[in-house]
Amino acid sequence: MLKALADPCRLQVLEALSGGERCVCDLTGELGLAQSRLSFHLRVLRDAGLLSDRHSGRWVYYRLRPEALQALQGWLAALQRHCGAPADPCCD
Amino acid sequence: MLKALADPCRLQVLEALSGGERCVCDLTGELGLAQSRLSFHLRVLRDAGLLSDRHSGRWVYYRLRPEALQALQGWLAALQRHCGAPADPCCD
DNA sequence: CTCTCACATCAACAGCACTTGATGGATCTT
DNA sequence: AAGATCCATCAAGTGCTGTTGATGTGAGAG
Repeated sequence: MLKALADPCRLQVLEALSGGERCVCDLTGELGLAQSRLSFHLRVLRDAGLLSDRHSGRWVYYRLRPEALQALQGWLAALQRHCGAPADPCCD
Repeated sequence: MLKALADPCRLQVLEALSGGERCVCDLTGELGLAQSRLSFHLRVLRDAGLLSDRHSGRWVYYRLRPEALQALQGWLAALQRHCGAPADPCCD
């Protein structure tokens, strides 16, 4: 999932979807990406659980999955919880 | 910064540091990584702003930077804020 | 049925990130 | 001063990831 986030192209997609659900042809136009390329990145994001898709006729709509984002937030919060503890003096 | 997070080896380092500050030789032992390899990943994490270091004698101590983690949390929260909006019907 | 459009997938190529082993710099010990 | 330890950096090799252009699939229009 973090690997899926680690790409500027995919970040653009997430930002675009942060405003709500969008169809692929819409994203293609807005982001100026080749169709094949966008499709590849959408798949990576979906496989990572960050996006869900909905088929309607011959169009496909994608949207963010808040559960995934919340899971990440929870993980980040846990990391911070005790990170201020001092180091045990090592190697003595 | 997200690129820095997208590596299993570096995640191990973050988890290890989530309990508090640690010195490099300590981490080397705990994670079972080659010294060169660990040093490389620590540098990536530090350059990304996720870690800060402190030199003491010939030892170096690393710790998490909560500001960086909080910034990420804020970004995730912003993404979720309006992501439930319905799609404009496109292409008609 | 046939054609077109929206999207997914494939194969080949290119580039970058990671690993490894060796070397360098700094500090401490004796 | 010499040796040892801790850590950073370098150069070379390797594998994974993203890009591109072509092809496949499924739905709608005529």
